[in-house]
Amino acid sequence: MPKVKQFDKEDVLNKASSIFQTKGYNGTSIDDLLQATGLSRSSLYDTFQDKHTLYLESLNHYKTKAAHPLEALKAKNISGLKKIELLITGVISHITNSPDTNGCLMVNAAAEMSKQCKDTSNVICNAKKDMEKLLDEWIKMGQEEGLINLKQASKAYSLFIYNTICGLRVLSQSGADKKELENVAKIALQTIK
Amino acid sequence: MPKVKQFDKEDVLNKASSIFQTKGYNGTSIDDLLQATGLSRSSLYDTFQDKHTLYLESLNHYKTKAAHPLEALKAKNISGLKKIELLITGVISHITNSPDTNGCLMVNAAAEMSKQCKDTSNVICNAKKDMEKLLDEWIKMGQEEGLINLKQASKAYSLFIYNTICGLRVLSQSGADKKELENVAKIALQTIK
DNA sequence: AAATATACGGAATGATTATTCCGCAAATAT
DNA sequence: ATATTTGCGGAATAATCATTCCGTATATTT
Repeated sequence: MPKVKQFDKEDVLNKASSIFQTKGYNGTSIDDLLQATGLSRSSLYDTFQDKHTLYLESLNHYKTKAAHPLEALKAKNISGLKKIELLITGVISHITNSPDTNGCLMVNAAAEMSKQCKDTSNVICNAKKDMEKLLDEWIKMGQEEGLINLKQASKAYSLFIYNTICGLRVLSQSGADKKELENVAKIALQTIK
Repeated sequence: MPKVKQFDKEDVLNKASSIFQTKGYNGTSIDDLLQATGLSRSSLYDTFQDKHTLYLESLNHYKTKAAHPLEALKAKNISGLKKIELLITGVISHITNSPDTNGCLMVNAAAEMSKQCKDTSNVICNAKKDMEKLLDEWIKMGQEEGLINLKQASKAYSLFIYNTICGLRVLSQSGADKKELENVAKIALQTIK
């Protein structure tokens, strides 16, 4: 009976994530969101409740979307070390290929909102946990294959790699160029080899 | 002839930096600033022009203030490696000793404003350059002393350490506890030894 | 002590904010 | 074809925003 929605929710969330990433939560107005998504004011409120809810949905969507290439990496029949190398080079090329993009929504959300919004900090904490778990798998794999050293426990290395990636995001927002990012990545990888 | 200002500008900038750090630029209102600094509206505008100018002054003040312990470290008669170790443990204890504080103003500004405000990104870039320069000195020193390895050029290591520190800031905002931060720091330091 | 330059309290302004609501358009089900 | 359920354009609302301005209080200089 009803008229069907004339927009694709996933597409809207992609676009919403994108402005939130560029302008932050408090820097993004409803009008910004309407313009970027093409939605009408009514549709936005009917579909997403309010700005805060849309923000949380955007964060979760971003997290899910970011997980896709990780799933692809997971499925690939390569060493644990290679998976990590590809992950990091992927991060760097993502940063440098889209220079107008503003870092990583998750990192930006952590910086802007983690102490102000419990819901946001929960999403961020979960993203950290999930990523660490995945990295831990790959590092264990790499250690069993003899490609990653055993000087540190896999858990410690996974946190170290996660820290390096978070750093790369901030570093690029602080004016670092591709070569600099690659240098950092190289050293971090040398550390675990 | 004039009535003298009834507030200490440095004290005001300390308090302003603190709210900007907690709530971000766009999340901080003039009323927030008035309440936190105790200034009157007129005094704030007379002294600091407008919110944007006050923000930039707060960033610069924060940078200067953060430089003080670095100067102290610089003056200490200890190895380059030890200086770096103390710097990092200082960062970690600063993070964990003030749990209600929101990371680092410079990192937060990079995440929130770097792509939106040229003035802000300049301050951030300069902070990065200054820090790298200092780290480079200490690493060179450590390499000459034989306490830091020569596998990488000092410039590469200084960027790596800077990246690690930026990461620690984000990591703490993502829910990492002290032990986790210390683990990351330990691995980063192992890397350069 | 008087003159004056400045600090500052508080009201006023106008833009922008998020959100609600109304009414019409449109698509499906009978 | 008609009824009905929903989408959505746009006006309206009320709160909050940054900023300006005026008048009074006050401290210093002569």
